[in-house]
Amino acid sequence: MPAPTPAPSALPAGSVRRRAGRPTAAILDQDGITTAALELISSKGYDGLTMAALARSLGVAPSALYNHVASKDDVLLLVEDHLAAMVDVSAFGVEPWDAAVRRWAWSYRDVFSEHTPLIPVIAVLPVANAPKTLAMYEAVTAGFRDAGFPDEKIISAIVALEAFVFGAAYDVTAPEDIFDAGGLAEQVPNFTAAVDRLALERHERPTDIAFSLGLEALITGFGALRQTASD
Amino acid sequence: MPAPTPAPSALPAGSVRRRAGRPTAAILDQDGITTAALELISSKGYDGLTMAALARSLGVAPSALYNHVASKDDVLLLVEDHLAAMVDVSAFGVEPWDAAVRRWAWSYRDVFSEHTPLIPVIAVLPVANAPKTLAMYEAVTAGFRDAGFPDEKIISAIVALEAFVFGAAYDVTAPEDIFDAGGLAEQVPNFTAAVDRLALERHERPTDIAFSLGLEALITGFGALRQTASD
DNA sequence: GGAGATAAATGAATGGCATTCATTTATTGG
DNA sequence: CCAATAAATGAATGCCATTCATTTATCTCC
Repeated sequence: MPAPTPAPSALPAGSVRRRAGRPTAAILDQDGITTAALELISSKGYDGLTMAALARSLGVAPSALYNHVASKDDVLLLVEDHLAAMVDVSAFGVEPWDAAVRRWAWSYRDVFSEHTPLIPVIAVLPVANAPKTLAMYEAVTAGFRDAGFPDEKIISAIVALEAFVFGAAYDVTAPEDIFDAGGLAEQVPNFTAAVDRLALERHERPTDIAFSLGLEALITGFGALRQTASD
Repeated sequence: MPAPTPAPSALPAGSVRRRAGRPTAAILDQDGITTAALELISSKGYDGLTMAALARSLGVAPSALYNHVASKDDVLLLVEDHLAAMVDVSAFGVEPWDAAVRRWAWSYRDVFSEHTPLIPVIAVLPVANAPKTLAMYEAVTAGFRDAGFPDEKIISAIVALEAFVFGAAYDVTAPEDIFDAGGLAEQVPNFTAAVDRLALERHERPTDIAFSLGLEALITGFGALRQTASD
């Protein structure tokens, strides 16, 4: 299956409708579908990502998509894997372990905070179906090994960090006043006091403060698992 | 609006169809909707929770639901708030802070690992609309205060813990072989080695090991924020 | 006690959704 | 060269949340 050359007319402004039957040059492939999906998401959000809209943006009938993906979830998987490649793992093997984890985790959170609807998909996704995601895990695992972590603890540590990252990605999208108790404030005095105190100190976004707090605790805690101090 | 007395016949096996118009005794209320939703979820899962199925199980037309909830998301919110009341906060103020956090976090994760489709709803949900959720926060906040945490750090610490809990709840639902790299194993040797080593030691579920690892790191790290050592 | 407002139900309708299938046409492999 | 396969169309399916007009009962206020 040769990469389809960008057909001269997949969706020309005033196009004649394509007649039924296999076209001379293939119009669709997984890369094109992924790109179109990402554009659609960024312009219309995940609500706007429908198979019909996707087909429309590719100049194709909806049913044509099913020659290249098995389902809409399959499209989400393609998008997820594309995003995994954007997560910054470049510090592993270059910077000290703690700095590398810090870079990775912040970048991971930032990438997926714009794509939280993918999280239920990723969290349960067998890595065998997502090569770029797998490559990310490989880089992180290698970084942990080089830093002296015993093999049997590495996956657990990564899973824990990832859990924190996914949860934090949701937090980024939460409305600012999520903790406003409204009329019930008097019934929850301790909570209200704490929320009020948080609201005072505001050079950083609260979501970033919480993320930093948790991440540093995890890095410190996990750092103690190393067998050598070699960086 | 008086609590509707359990009508003698909301859904009698061989019932005559109710005629249009307001019935003498109200059939629906939010509590009943919540209970029916929970039953439906536990029997058919979240895919089976549709407004039509919910109405059916309540012996009512789908449109009747909309006299009591604004939308399906509103139903999810009711379910979420019900579950929040099942999270164990009883150790706060009784046991030492670290033990209380441990109990709370494990219980929180266990409750929501069976209800991950709610996580996107909770994570972004203004607490003002969820009184039982708010009560949970109040108990946790009070526990942190009593343990000597400065007010301005409490919310951040709770948010971080919660992020970890939500992410970990997803992890519980992941398939066992999620990390099987399949045919790509040779391309990711470090990752494969670490996964293989993890697979060896198996008295506990891997998801529990990871959760414990992360939670203990967070507890230790956050414990250092306290201003006094009083428990 | 009566009237008007409000509450709670039905039933029909809407528009959108993912997905499937029969069909058509082109390419590929033996 | 022919059979199998791949890639498109277009029609159809069944489900979904939600809305609306309508009906009937209850509640509130004068």
